[in-house]
Amino acid sequence: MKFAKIPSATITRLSMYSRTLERSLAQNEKIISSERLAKLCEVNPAQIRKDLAYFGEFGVRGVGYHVPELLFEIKRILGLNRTWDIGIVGVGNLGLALIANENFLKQGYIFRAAFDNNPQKIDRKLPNGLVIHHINELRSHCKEAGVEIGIIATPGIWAQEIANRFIKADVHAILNFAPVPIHVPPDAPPGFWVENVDFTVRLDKLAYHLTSS
Amino acid sequence: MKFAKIPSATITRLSMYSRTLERSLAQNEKIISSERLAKLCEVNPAQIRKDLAYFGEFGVRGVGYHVPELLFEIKRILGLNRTWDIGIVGVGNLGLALIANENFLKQGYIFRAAFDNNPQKIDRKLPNGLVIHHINELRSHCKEAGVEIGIIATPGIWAQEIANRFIKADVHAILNFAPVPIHVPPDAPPGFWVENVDFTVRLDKLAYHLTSS
DNA sequence: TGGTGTGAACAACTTCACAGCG
DNA sequence: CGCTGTGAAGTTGTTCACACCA
Repeated sequence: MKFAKIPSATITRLSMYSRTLERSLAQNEKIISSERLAKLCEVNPAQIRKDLAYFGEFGVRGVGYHVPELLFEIKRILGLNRTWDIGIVGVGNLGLALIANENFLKQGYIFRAAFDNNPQKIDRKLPNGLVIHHINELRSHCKEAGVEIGIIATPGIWAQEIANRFIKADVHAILNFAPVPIHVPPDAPPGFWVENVDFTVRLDKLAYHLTSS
Repeated sequence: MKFAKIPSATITRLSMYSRTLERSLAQNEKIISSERLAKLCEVNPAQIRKDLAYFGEFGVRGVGYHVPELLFEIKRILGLNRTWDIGIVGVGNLGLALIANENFLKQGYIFRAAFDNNPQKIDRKLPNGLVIHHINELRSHCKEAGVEIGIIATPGIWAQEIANRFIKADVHAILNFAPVPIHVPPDAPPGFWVENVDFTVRLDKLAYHLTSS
């Protein structure tokens, strides 16, 4: 396929395909059709073929897709054929849960630095061996640890300030769990990216559907 | 405005507007224009006006929107002018973090029941006073506590089974944090709704953008 | 034969531009 | 006058339908 702008939703789906293919692989499925994968992911089969077509031709006509090969290609497309170094700010309940989340590690996301502003927590050692540092030392420790993706798990008030500090520390991507959207400052480097994860939005959607049906 | 199908994205944004308006209110802003609210939420002003137009006319031409009034209306639309009773399965790191999350409580989401399958955890009391029950007792305790929304914070393997049990317990909405999408079974009641929250997808998006830029 | 790859039709959502009104 | 409310235009994303090929 020719060059085209890739829909953001396509990337989201590729990530889902990858997770689903890992399960298929674990069950020793060798070949999968777009129809079967579509059913597992609850999307339209044509959608899957189109999503993949943005990046190449990975299937065999009349047969389907070779599972290990397709998984490999999708992970390569997403940049998951390597590990990623993560730094996190806010070692409260949520922060601890994220650090302990083994799915992240399985996908190659490795926590390399943790920060908080609570003096009681500074210098404490986490189960994974990481030592909590004060946010004032974010820049130096992030640079030293080669942090590439920053996670914000602080109260909303701090989120933007932490984001600015991550930017100064050469961190080019942020996953924000605070319930306040991060604004990308004008001086952010090109290619800087933020994903805002707001649980409350999802609960609100459920409340809406329960209310209006 | 006439009857029209309301985009799912509109509901997502209404939830964001609500959060933003709460902050404006806390800062004693009385009036807000679609332009200003748009800037705070990083959306197009016309988008805001259109989103609101699905539900009525809440502004004053030449002036803007009265903040407390608009907030009230949006919360009413979303069904947040009341409290919602929540049940959660999986009291691990993530589950505990969700239960302790004060944003939920602030929005009117109240945890009424907690379940796990780890015998060590059964009958233990949580900081908020809730006692952890075995998932075999999900149905009776959910009914007794009037649980309306179920949260799944278990490993992926259990997610679908738990969802099925929630359905049997008359729970009509599920927020699923397991990295496996919940399939809505054919025998689910009409109006049943699922939201799948998958952190890994969001990290994968960041990895993709860092890789291809 | 059967499932992929893809142009074309379709559907959904967003933005524009301006009428309408306080 | 200024900002909302909204039809129309524009843009983006999804699904169809079938050519193509192992």
